[in-house]
Amino acid sequence: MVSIKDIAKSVGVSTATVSKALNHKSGVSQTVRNQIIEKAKEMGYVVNGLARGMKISKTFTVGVLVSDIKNPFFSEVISAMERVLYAKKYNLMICNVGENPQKEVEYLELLVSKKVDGLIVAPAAEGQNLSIYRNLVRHGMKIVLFDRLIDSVNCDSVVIDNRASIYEVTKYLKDRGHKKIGSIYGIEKSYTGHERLNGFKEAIEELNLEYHKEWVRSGFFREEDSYKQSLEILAKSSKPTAIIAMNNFSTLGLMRAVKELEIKVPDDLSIIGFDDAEWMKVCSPSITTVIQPADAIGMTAATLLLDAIENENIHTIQHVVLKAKLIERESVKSLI
Amino acid sequence: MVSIKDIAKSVGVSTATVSKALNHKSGVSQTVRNQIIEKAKEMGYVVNGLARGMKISKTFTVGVLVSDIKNPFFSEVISAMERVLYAKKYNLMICNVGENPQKEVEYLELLVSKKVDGLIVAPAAEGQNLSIYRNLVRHGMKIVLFDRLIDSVNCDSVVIDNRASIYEVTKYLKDRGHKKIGSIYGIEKSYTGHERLNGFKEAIEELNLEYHKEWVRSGFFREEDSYKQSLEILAKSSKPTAIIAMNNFSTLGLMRAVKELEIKVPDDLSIIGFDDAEWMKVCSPSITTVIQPADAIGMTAATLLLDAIENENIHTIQHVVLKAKLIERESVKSLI
DNA sequence: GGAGAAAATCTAATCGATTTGTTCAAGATA
DNA sequence: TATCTTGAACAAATCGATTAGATTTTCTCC
Repeated sequence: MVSIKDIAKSVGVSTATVSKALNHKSGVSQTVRNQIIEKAKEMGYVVNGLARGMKISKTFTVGVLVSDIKNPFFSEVISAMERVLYAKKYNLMICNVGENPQKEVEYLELLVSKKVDGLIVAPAAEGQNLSIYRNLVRHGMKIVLFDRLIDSVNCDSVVIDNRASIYEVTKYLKDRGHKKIGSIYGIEKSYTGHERLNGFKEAIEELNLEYHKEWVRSGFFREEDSYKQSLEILAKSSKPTAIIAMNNFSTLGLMRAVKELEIKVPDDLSIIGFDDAEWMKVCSPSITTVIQPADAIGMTAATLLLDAIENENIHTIQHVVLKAKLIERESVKSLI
Repeated sequence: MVSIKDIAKSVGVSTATVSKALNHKSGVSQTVRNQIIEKAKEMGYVVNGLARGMKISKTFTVGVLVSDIKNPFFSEVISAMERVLYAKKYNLMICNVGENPQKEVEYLELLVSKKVDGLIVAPAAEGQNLSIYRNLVRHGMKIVLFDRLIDSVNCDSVVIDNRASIYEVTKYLKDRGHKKIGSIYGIEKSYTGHERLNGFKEAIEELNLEYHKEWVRSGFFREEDSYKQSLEILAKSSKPTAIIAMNNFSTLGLMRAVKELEIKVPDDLSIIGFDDAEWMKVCSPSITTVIQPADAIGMTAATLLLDAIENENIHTIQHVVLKAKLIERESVKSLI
């Protein structure tokens, strides 16, 4: 590979001059500068990012940790981040940790060793790597948490108002005459799972709705589990009139069960989903759902991180809470 | 950050010894080795990947270029790659190039400067960066192409038999009495778009089916365009009895149009999709579709690349062609 | 023409890990 | 005891770029 040294030799100057010329820094005559740039292009020179990164302690790389790239919510968030970071010439290193804390640790270490300039993380469910995050922050690593929070880590974050939005849709159902409401919730120990479930429970209580343990089941944010739990709920003779599914996979599982049991939606059962997926507006009936502003989440997270990286001294930590939005489609029937 | 030097000083040995000890190389007594490892852990040492990468000319990083992470096909492929690469301690750098050749070039350069050990690429549609790929290969870069081919680049590749599979589904429709078949195809200039469309045309011709220009329209592999073109096709008084959509977004667009026009599937129109998405089996009617083995594609591509990287001398270039599979669901009606 | 300022260029240290070639000491052999 | 072997440990070069500080060249102006 051609290096700065080769160019220097070829043009007849020192490497210092070449470096300055190629980085558009002052202290090089116009003539020499042009010669160098010309030669560099001719020889097909590409800077060695390792050497450069080592010297200037900056890699223009950001690590992203999510639990599942296949989840359309995360792909959309990541896609938005990419847009923002690309504009500033940053690269992202994406790590898929599943819900595996051990893998999370390994990837974190890998990213640290790769000297990423910052991290954007949706921490794994159990939150047991808390001390690692705290340690990273203490050592000056720039971190933005999104989707899931860890209270005790002092860094920027972007989440939605999970609790409020589930509360709201529960009320939405009540307002339409639903009194028997069930739900397929997620991973209770995870931030989102916990918050959403709590929003639901609060609503049930405060709005004086019936609470049936059999109607409120965890699908672990997975399609298969949600499908099975949905079957359980819907097999009973005493069924809810509406079910809230608390993420996209839960919604999918619920839909599968409904289809299999040939239950008519919304006539026999009303459904509210969570997250948006393109199919939700295409299928019949289309799904009324709570949409997370995935794009905004990604952009905000990336922007916060860039700010933290590039304005190290004046950056103040922010906790952004975005609003989720209920989109009314065809899967809810008014009983009034 | 703590470096090898700090450990050396702290233990009272040279950096050479520390390096050997931490890398499990011979030439260090058991006693000293243990001391070093102990101390390293205690001081929270993490190797500096930049320095190491620079010295050993290896970064354990693979660049991945796709046109759209949000496309479930690509997320699934990437997810499979991640699984394979993670097992060997490689990281992936994912780049979203859209169908923008300029962005493709920039990202390629970025990845080169980051000294990735190899590239896995679904090249952008137009194939105009051909010479760049050829150049990279000539300079020893390990590349695996997937999804889309560039003939003249001499490197490993993984694709499916696009042409054959579309031919096959067209025949499938004919066998069920369909004579008027339309299609929402993709980007004609792209490899997949081209191959699939040609498979369709061949089938039409060889199987003596009607060919109506108005029934065969490009949706550019995008939902919105596919939706519009579907409306155009279905608005005519002389409609096809079946439509083949040639990727997941096309299928989605077609479905949207069908829903909007309140056309009954499969009674009034049969549909065959392409790619699989979880919703396709959940919606009503569920979609008969051609499934690409996304997981296998990702695993194969990653495996090929690893082989190319790790067995540089004995690796022989392979062109793998995987089979796509028609999954029969509810969206096709037999007219016989 | 020459002093002094300004601009251009160079030298050399540095980032952190790896590795080659050496030195040194302990144990083996005669 | 003298010599040889072997293993442990070290010094220093290296990867490629950046940059502070030294040096040289060019320019300005009296």
